[in-house]
Amino acid sequence: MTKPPHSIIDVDRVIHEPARLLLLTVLLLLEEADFTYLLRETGLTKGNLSSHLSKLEAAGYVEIEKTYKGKVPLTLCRITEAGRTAFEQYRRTLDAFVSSLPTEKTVGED
Amino acid sequence: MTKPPHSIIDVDRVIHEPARLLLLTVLLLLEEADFTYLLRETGLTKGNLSSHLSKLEAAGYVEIEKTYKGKVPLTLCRITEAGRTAFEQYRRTLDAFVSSLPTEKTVGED
DNA sequence: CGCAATTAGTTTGCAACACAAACTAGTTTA
DNA sequence: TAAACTAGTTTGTGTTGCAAACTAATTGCG
Repeated sequence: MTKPPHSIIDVDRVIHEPARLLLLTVLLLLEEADFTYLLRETGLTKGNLSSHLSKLEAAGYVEIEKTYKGKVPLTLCRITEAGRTAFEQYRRTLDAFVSSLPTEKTVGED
Repeated sequence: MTKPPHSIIDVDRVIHEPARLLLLTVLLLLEEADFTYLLRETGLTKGNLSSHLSKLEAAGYVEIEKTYKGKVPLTLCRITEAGRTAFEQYRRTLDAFVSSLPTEKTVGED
């Protein structure tokens, strides 16, 4: 197993992508969210939201349920257990990496 | 300005790439390192190290000096002030993001 | 000497990716 | 019934990250 600074190399790229990182963070807090909500919440375009969700679904990190609200399509998204686990692993890697960094110099004070 | 979870979207992609993140971390600690050292230290292939260094150089985050050690080529790499600044900015964004995450549930305890 | 092997890197080829724009399907409004 | 809106997918394109191939010079070694 690689140690803190180096372990960053093997980080899960599906999660590391900023748009998906944000999506997973939102889903982690909400349990369930629909497409339109995620659209507003993340600021992604519809196209990008769609493809990032597909990617997360393909990885098994979210499940997507297509239903209707009345006559209007409603796409519901939920994080899966695998998604939760992968996210926690990612977070641990990131935490370890950040912790391994030299302490930041205070700006302007010497 | 975007707040913690969302600011991750605008993170500096040059730095966000794991291989470059590791490279910058090494250079931050060492001030100067040669190609062969970075090769061993990061575990990257020569081709990838070369192109990641070029990318960092193009961004103005490292300077690369090609010299000789006796008759053998020696490529020296140093992080620039811009690189240091960009890295600190990146670290702040990452710190804020990590801090904004809900606290991790302890595994196996209910 | 001559030639294989090593060192130090760069270039090339390619599949995957992120993003925006265009498109589709259906619904509501006028 | 046509225009406009909603909800989402597909397509097109430039960029990327990686590995493999290549270059150029130096160093064994018989």
